[in-house]
Amino acid sequence: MATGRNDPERRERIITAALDLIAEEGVAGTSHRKVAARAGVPLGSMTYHFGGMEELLREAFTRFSSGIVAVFEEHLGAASTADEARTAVADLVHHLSGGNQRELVLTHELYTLAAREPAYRELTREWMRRSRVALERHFDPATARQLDAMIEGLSIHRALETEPHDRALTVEAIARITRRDGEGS
Amino acid sequence: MATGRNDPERRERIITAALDLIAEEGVAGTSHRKVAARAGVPLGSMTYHFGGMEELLREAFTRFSSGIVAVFEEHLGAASTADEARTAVADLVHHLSGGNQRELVLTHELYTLAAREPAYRELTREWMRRSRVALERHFDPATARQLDAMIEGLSIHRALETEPHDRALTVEAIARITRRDGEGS
DNA sequence: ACAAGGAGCGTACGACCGTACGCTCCGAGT
DNA sequence: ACTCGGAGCGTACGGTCGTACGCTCCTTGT
Repeated sequence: MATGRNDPERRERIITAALDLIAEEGVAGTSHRKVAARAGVPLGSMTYHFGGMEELLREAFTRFSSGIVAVFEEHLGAASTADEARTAVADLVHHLSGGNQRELVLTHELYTLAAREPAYRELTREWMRRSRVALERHFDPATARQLDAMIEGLSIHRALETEPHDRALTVEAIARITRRDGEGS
Repeated sequence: MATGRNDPERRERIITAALDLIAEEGVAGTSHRKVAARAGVPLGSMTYHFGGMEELLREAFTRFSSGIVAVFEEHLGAASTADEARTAVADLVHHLSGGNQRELVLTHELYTLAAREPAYRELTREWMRRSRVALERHFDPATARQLDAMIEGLSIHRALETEPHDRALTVEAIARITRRDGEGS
């Protein structure tokens, strides 16, 4: 009944290394060996700590999506009025679509997996669910849903554009989605 | 100077097979051998017709994105008023996020590649550019840009949701983005 | 002090990969 | 009729992959 010595640290390091590698080379280019090398652990550790490649990927993306959602909730949680929430949303869009290659790439990798495999779709659903809950603190459910989609679309398009649209356009789109009928600009 | 006998057919079949395979198993699970088997061509054909895996992928996604944009332009081209355009956009969103697993998966695979490699980003940029041009026949540039992003977000979220939102929500989001200040519902 | 058992790893195996390369054989030029 | 060049393919090579499995050595209980 020996208890493992440095279990948690090892596992965490492996997951971090996996995410870094996926961000750089994609799920397609990720292998046990490369992850092990990057994490500085022996190859044997891979199959010891994780049931297989799939389990490693699932854990890695679980941690990734949790982290993203946490940032989202944190930003939105700090807002106490609808207007502050709108500003927070704009910040989020520009944060996600900024120079930050890593998060962008990982998000797409996750969506790609989710599009094909139900196990990963569960992750994205939880992500969306929590985003919407956070938005519903400031907006009605239908608006929250539309705004969540708008955030997604703006982030993706902005990240892929040659010359990213400026903040004014983001702010205007958010305003249009969230303003009530009859409110002028 | 023998002229090739059945060149074009072969190449096309290979590209089609590659797209089908990518849709099913992902770029990660795609190999020359599997594509060849599915296309019913010998393995040697792969390196003969294409300079390598990368060239095959690039051609496959070029054809895919062209096809998607064509559908987009066609739907929108048929609209002659802004209201018809709004309806066409709603149709598009529900078409893209419908049961159609194939297009959804391929789109995400392409975005994933685009997020990492400039060569593929060129494809998505051209896609976005043409979409916006099509939208600008009915809306001003800023609105077109926002609407394009909205379409993206709505399609993605709708496809990933457990119970996809109904058409009313899509229509409302489109209305909010495209209505002018002061227009009530 | 000693036994023992499990945490953790080194290594080897079989499968699959991309690609290079030499052969075949058909069509055209004479 | 005969040559010949290139389109097109079969095959084999070197490399990488995931994973199973047996060994080591530390920790704990006595």
